[in-house]
Amino acid sequence: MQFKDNEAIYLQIADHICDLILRKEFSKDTRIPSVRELAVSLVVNPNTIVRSYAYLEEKGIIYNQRGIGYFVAKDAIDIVMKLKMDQFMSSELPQFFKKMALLKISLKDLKELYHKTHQTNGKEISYEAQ
Amino acid sequence: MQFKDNEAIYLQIADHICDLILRKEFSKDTRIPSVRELAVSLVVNPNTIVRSYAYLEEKGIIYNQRGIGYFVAKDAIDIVMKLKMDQFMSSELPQFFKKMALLKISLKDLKELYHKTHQTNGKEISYEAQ
Amino acid sequence: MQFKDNEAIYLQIADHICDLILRKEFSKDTRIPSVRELAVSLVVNPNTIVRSYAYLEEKGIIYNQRGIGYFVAKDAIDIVMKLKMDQFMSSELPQFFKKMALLKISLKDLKELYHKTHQTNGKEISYEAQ
Amino acid sequence: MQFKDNEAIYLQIADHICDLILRKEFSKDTRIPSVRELAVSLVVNPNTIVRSYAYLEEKGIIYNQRGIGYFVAKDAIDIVMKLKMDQFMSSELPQFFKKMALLKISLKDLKELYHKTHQTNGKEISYEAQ
DNA sequence: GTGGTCTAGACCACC
DNA sequence: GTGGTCTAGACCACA
Repeated sequence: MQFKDNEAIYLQIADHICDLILRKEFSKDTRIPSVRELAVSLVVNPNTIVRSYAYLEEKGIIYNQRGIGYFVAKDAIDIVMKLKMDQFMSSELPQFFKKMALLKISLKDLKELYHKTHQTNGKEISYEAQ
Repeated sequence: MQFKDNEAIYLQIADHICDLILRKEFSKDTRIPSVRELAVSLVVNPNTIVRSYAYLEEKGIIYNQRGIGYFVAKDAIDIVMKLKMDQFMSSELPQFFKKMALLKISLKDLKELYHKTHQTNGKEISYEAQ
Repeated sequence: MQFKDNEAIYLQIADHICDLILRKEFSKDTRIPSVRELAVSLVVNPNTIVRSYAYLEEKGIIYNQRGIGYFVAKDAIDIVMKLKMDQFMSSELPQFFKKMALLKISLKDLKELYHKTHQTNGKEISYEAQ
Repeated sequence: MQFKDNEAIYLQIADHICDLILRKEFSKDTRIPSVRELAVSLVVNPNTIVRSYAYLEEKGIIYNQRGIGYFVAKDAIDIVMKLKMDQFMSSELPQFFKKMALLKISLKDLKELYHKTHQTNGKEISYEAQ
């Protein structure tokens, strides 16, 4: 996994796990990889994983069974969707529209860009169809 | 001026100056406030302004006449637009589309949101018409 | 390390690191000293090192892994060479030729001076043969 | 006159006057422009000219007759030549050779560059023939 | 007056 | 431990 350096790694990892949950690669009550396993496979410091999991647990997306591991909460998908939707509507969308205005990009331009993106780059949105 | 916590103050100041340039409140070859003046008026340390100005100068948006002050470069608007456009096309737009897919927001939904925003919140985009 | 008075310390440090890279004392992906370490060993303020490193990172010569340190970029040598070559061809060389003309130094004179220098002072250019 | 921003303007002006002396456009005991005249014609602050003249006077290149103006010293040419030659031999030449080594530019390369420069850009060295 | 640089020391997020 | 940012205050060259 490649990390962007403008966002905290632990948040990128947490986000990635959310994605896997949304794509149903991790189902409810599934055990997710241990801190050590994931640290090894992602080549990051175990503390970083600890932080990711703590973040996800605090949001109620995963829960911990002591001595056993972390598991996907039963309403994980709903929580993740709600979190993302809230952030999108309250922050990302207005910022995006503001930026469009600044760059004088019309809704029509956006529509074209959208179609262009979804023709050439089918892989990125493949999980939409799953 | 209010500063957000999640972005460096010197970048927020630089960005704000870019906005003023785009809105033509600062024209080319206009002298912008001196480091000390702006530091006082924004209630930040002069060094923070120095950093903002160094950043803008490095991008070619402003230039320095020694002992006199900083001035808006003649092609400042083009540079600012290019910088923002590049960032938008390479990063913000793909991320936005990805998020749309994740949240199952269609282009049609987006269109509705767009129109809703631009009815209720005309002030925010008023400078578009200038 | 001794610093000249007529050039900013942070630039002298940056330049010195470039030299070390060119001489392959720092190879690609090598971790360079931490800000604090180098500040102690060069007896300068850590902020000064921060500036040197920010400068080098901005040029793409080094990159940062958060919480770990700075590393030499994989094409650092090319970038350093390009930067120095550009400056040489566009500025230093013309100035030098102009000065030669002014002092009425011919190409033949220069050749003699060159040979004289490279006999008596072999140490300075020893890394040329490496 | 265009000023480079990497060198103090007063030094650039002083240097320019030295050039004029070397080209014999200012002969010995000629009165050079008054501080005010030159400040107006170069569009700089009069204080800057004062500094240039002070610098030249301190070097013995010009002298002042109170209430009348500044005049070119009788051995101005010798002094200018000596100053420039000293600086060239002790500092610029070694630095230049060092840079050549660093950039792996041979004497042969230099020769070619020299000829190329002196074919295409005859104006710059025109005063050599005067 | 202008900006450029440096020091000293602090706080923060992150690994 | 790492770097990133900010403040406070100082000194300097320059216009």
